[in-house]
Amino acid sequence: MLSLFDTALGYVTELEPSRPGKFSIYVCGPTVSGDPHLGHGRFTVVWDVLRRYLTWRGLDVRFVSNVTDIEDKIIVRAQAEGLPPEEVASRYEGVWWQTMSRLGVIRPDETPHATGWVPEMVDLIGRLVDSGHAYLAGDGVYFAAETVDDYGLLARQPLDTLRAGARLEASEAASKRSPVDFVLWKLAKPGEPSWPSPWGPGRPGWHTECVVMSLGLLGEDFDLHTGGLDLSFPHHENERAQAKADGKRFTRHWAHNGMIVDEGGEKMSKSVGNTLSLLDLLDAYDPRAFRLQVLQAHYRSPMAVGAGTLESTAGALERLDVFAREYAYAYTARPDQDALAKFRGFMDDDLDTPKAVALGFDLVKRARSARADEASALASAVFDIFERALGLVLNREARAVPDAVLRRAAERDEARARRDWGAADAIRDELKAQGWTVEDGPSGTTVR
RNA sequence: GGCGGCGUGGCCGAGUGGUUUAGGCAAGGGCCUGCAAAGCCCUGCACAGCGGUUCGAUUCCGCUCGCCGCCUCCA
Repeated sequence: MLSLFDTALGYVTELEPSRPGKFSIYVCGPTVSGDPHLGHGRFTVVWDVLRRYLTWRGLDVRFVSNVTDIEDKIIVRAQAEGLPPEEVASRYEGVWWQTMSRLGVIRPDETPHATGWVPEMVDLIGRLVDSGHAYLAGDGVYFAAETVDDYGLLARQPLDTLRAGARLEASEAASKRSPVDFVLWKLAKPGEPSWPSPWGPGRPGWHTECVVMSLGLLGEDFDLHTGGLDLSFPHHENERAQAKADGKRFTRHWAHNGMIVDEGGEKMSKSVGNTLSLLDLLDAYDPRAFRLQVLQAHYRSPMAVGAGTLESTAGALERLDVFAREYAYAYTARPDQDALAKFRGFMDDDLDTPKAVALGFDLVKRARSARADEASALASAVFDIFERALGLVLNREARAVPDAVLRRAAERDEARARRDWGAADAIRDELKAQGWTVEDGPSGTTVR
């Protein structure tokens, strides 16, 4: 079975599913208050790869990822644009799924929305208040972090040092009993969207939705909860605290992906304002190059993305595409089993996609110089690994070539038959200027 | 201040106590080609610095320097 670095444990551990043959994953999804940035692109691809790989390995995977469609940033944007918050949320959710589809990220089995689970959240908050884990203060209901004995587990810091380091928003300072406490229910100010609750109309705090939705859809003791590393604290810590205070067995394992950093090595974050739009990047490069780039870095490492790195990755992708076209016939052949076993070994060891990709390139090279039967087994393994397990779909078919171009190619063949190299080269230059790569093969001129 | 991570050849980016190399991109040489393209073969005395452990360290330990993350919204 697959091993992953478990953030709660601090080391790589084997993931034993709670139910044999099945695997349940909850991924913290986006707040739909703007266009997706590179960090969103990475986390979705990373966990999409995990999902695909586990499925490829024969597990029945249930994959849930939420959409936070009510949150302060959405309200701010809605007010700025003079629109209802739900309109802003639905607009950016549309952009989100469109982007995911360009990235080749499979849609989750379930995509719960925070606004669809408010009554359940109110119930949970009520139980936490009743049991003394939460309290009503001036502007909302707060969770008392001190009431959970191992609070700080995911932060990997004891509670008192978290308390010492905590900074407070001025508005919260008056309400919180302790700086580490966090809001469960925000009472609505005039003009803000709200839902009814025993404490007055308001909206849920961010940390509650994932508790209710993950347990509600996957049940207690689900297998894996993931997200970006920056969510481990406070978001996941706070989710865990609530579940624990509510007497629930929460996720069995936690895993987090590394951050995207800019060219200076600094994390892209909203407050710094150095996030890059994923949409711009996908417009400028083949979206598969981004996926390949994500695969070539280990999921827990910080990853730098820039024009230079994507240019280079696009070149590597081209190499794979050329191979895929030449060996398309092998797509349905029986894949080389040794290669797949090796692949499985890399992936099972903390999702080592960089090694898996290196193996893929190695198989390409080996297939090219192997005997025909071996070559198709190796090529088939390449397809199996990249396409079916890692979700990097190769272009097995050449792009459509217009008749006019084909005609010129035929004329070039005639010229070459006449050994009229001047004319042949002129045609090649002409087609090249139109963006075609001209190659001479056994069957004459080909263009791509 | 507390907790943690990283520093690899022109670039991106894996990995390991010692026989032979990650991989990709770029570069150089060769084969193939009418010339190319694609492909194949070959080429880079890389592991921040200083000590220590060891028969032997890039890999383990310590220190120094540098960079970064979390403790605050964030994927």
